[in-house]
Amino acid sequence: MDSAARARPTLRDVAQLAGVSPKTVSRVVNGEPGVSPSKAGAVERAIRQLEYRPNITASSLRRAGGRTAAVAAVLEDVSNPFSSALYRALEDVAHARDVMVFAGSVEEDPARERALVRAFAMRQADAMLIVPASDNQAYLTREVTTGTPLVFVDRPPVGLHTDAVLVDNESGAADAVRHLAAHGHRDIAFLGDLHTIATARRRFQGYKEALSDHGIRPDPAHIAHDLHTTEAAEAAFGRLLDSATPPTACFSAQNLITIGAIRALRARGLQHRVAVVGFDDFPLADLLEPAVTVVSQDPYRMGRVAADILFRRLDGEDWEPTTHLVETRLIVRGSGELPPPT
Amino acid sequence: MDSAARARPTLRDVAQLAGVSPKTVSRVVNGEPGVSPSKAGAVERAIRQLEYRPNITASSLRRAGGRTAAVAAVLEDVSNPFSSALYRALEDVAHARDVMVFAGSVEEDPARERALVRAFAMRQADAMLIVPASDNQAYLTREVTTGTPLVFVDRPPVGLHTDAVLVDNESGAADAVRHLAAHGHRDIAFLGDLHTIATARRRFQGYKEALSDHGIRPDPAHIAHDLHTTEAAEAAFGRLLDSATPPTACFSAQNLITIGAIRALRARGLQHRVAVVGFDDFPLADLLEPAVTVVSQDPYRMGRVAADILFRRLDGEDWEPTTHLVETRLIVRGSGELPPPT
DNA sequence: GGCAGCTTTGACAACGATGTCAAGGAGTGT
DNA sequence: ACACTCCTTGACATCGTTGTCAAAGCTGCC
Repeated sequence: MDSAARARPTLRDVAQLAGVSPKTVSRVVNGEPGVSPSKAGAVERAIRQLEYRPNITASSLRRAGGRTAAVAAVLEDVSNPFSSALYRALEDVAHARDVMVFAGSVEEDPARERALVRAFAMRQADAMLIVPASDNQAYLTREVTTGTPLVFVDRPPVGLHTDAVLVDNESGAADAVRHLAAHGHRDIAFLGDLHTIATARRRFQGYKEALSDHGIRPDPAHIAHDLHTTEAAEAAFGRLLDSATPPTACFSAQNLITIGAIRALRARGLQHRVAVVGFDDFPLADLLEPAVTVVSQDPYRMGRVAADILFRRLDGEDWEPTTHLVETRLIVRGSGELPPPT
Repeated sequence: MDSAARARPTLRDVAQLAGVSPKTVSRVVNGEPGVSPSKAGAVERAIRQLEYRPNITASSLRRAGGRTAAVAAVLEDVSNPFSSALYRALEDVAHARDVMVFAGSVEEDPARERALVRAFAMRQADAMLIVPASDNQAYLTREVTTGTPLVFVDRPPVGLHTDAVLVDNESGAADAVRHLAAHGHRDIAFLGDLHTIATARRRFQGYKEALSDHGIRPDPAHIAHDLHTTEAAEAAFGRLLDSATPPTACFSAQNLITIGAIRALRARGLQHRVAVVGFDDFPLADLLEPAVTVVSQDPYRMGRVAADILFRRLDGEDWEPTTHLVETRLIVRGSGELPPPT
């Protein structure tokens, strides 16, 4: 074991080597004025010689406000494209200000949401971007009153008054379903995510609304909720397709679900017969055959908007917490325009 | 402005409310023995009442070794599937130990690699997982000597002796190209990533090696390097396809490049005529038509292996730094088995 | 009652850095 | 030579927490 390694040099070590006081080193490191060129030079040499790196966690302890120059992202699953686009957007904005980003995956587990938030708070994250999974965020009241900026993304906070960046799920879903209806479909299946997720419920609302606009009564046999993985969606939609009265079209309310639906169609050779519109775009949707028509929500843009809010709050701007809606957009590619069988 | 908010409660506040000394609170918080039940009860009540959360950065300052219970990931691009699978694997292992993860995207920029490493070091990350972009990591010598575990993933460190988790790029690439040759192709194009990337060079080596095994001389006109985006790959492969003597097959050495190649084929209606094998799997590769044959590298597994190494080192285990090779696997799906035109 | 031996408790310094403030020196104007 | 300013510089306390150590309190036993 040579892990009895020598310790990282501290500001004191630099001071000693340069023959000045610690405070003078601090001044040089932080670019404060009022250090003679000769001492500044000596300090800089010592810093280079020792490869000194300031300890930010220590300095943030003392600094006003205790800023740590790190923000946190509480995401659904770092490895899914929606979350990672959010992350990337936050990182891009943070990077421009030399701020680091912590992240963690919640996976629809309310307990994990709280654990992550707690862990980030204990690490003095300056701000948090949160995609919540629990049904109540009142436990974050303390963060709000201590002035830690919070921005909720994709799903609104409950029991808390903060900024949020959302998508109009209801109208986006309704657009999708109206599009199918406009192409002559009346038997439109609904494949939805966990009903514990607020956005999933809103999308279902939009679905019902659009059907009712077209005077269609939803068929309970063609509605499947609580699909949270591609596999679950594939199995569920497969059952609908194999039933005596299969739907002629399908609105799938989330991208993994859409992929599951497409797999079910492929497995039956029905991909050119049954129309599909998905909520949420996904990579390569345009390369499938037929290419997949989707309602897109641009997670990168949502992340940018959220990150901007976050940093404006960190800069001290203040305003009444607001909900920002990011537009959805129907992207017509083929799968949503297949006509019903005559 | 109500951001003159009251400050987060500290251990002192808890002590005062509970009528004990700070040290006693510290003992309760850390589950140290030797606190009378009555005082412990009072402290716990005070903690709940104030919603006290310990400040980890402060405690790690004092604690032996200065562990911060946070590790860092220096990735290529958080939002690409390869990186985010690595991230997710690290997060899964870290989560089990209540360790948080910082991450940042390097984007093949050596300066950014150094900036990120520096930033993470300044934040006292306990360990780092690194996908390097620069051609020399000697600047990390200090971290190694101070005992910060480092694990390199996907690309080996240069100028540094540390653990690494790599893929046998050369043999993986050779497998891909041999597969094409075995299906009768002799005109096999190579589409490669930035030649500054070590893995890209190795894959090119594998390509040449496999060709020479089959007695084929590489045709310089059918080799394109330095493609780093889907768009660049699409344009470059398009030019090859439009030339007087187009290749009959293509080995694309990275997943974004593969997608670019497929787009180029699609745009020309050649996707069922020209064979493609890609390095690195990607989501939906099996749903395209033809489905895409790839050499897969399982980034999640690589991340797991790297994370295990990282935490075993953090636990104090010691061994001579080792390079772990994770197997590649040829996944036959269709695009790689198209025969050359007769 | 007195003393050893245990447990419980808190005073104090320290981690690495910075805010505050006053001391010391150089320069200016009279 | 003096009073005054301005610029450098470092001593010291402090951020929130924990390691060290000794004091205080209790028990049991002679």
